[in-house]
Amino acid sequence: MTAPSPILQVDRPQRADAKRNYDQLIAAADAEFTQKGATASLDEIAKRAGVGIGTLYRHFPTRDDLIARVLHKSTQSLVDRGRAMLDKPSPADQLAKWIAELVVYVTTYRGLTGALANSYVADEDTELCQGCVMITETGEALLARAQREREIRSDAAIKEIILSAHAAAWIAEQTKDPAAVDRLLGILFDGLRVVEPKKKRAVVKAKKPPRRAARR
Amino acid sequence: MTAPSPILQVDRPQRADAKRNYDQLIAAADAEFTQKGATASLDEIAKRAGVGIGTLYRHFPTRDDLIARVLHKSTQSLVDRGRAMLDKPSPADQLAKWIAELVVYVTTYRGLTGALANSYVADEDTELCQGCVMITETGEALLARAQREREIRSDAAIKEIILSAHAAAWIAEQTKDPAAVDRLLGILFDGLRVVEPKKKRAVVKAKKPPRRAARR
DNA sequence: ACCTGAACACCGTTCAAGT
DNA sequence: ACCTGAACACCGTTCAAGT
Repeated sequence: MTAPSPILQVDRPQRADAKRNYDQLIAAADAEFTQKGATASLDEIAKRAGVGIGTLYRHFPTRDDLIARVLHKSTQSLVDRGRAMLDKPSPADQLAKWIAELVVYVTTYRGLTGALANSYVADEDTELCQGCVMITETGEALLARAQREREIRSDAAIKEIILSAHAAAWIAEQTKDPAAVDRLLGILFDGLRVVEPKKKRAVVKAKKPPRRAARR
Repeated sequence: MTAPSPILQVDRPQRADAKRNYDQLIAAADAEFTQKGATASLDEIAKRAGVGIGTLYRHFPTRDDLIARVLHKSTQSLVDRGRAMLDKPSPADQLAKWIAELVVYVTTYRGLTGALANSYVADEDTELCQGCVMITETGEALLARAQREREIRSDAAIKEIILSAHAAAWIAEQTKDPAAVDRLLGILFDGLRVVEPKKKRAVVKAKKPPRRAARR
């Protein structure tokens, strides 16, 4: 399942001046997003890039497109690191660690969580969605392994976990309290981990015995 | 701790026409928020109320003020119901039930979670903050009781729990999936409940007898 | 006291005109 | 092919002028 890495296709413009504008727009957007957050003025971005506003719209029809391209490398990196974790021991810890990295990712710019969570569910054919799909698949692989090893509750779904991470990041943003993320993720994973190898929290008849249970 | 009920003071205008405008603005805002969400155009609200935009600003200097007044009854009701729950059995269940009602409250209008979570942390002297403080105190009382009865982890903080509820509501909004709230709150409370009365989940050398729980 | 709405500043988006 | 920026539509906020 560990496919070759660069999957996100980016079709760049051909003409030299167009390509230059394109690159400058991305650089300007990155700077502007960093300063003003993900809702920074597009006009300002165009100005900073030394380009007409129409050119911005030509290259990036929607704000999400621009965000997606600016995040492109980070997205790829996050996915790659997640895949690498599939080979490391302690599946549940790896998942938790990757989720923590996901939180850093969605916190790159202020207000980014909103844009990402929106596109996460939009299911349209946007650039941003493409990234979300890859991230979801990576998380799914990590989760499935942790569930196979009986470390994470079998009824947990990757979508919920990822959205919870978004939520934790969103809260940290709103409250300006960076430590909130850790506390919230801590609670989340306390809820997700399998506590007892045999007994479940509710009355559940024991089916197959777990093959290699971490004896507390 | 169960204080007499109406605490939120609302100073209404005196003159007859002013009072009429005030009431019409609230009614218009309620309608408009319901239709367009909490970021509805203030201009539109003034128009619907048959009032100049300046009048709206006179009565409600900020959008949050308007929101607070529109929510006023619901806020009071939520607080009252929470206080009533203090006398009912099963503290943890009562807390969970109240949190579920909190989620309904913060979902009254689309986009409301953002406004509320912001003011939740703003700590300014706005109307909206006043409501948040009351809600926080109510939740605190419910949580303290559940902790006293050893039903909820002693290291849980009301702020995190309430913000998690906000987050769950926010996610349900973003994903347009109402069922997400229940699943997320389910995970949250699984993480919050005390699993074992004596033994804790992690390996912790018993220094003092376990009055306070260790994290992780 | 209170209301009105024109005026200002800002933003997103489109599109005719240019090279 | 691609770029430009004026033009349009919209929104929030203020304030001089009115009653």
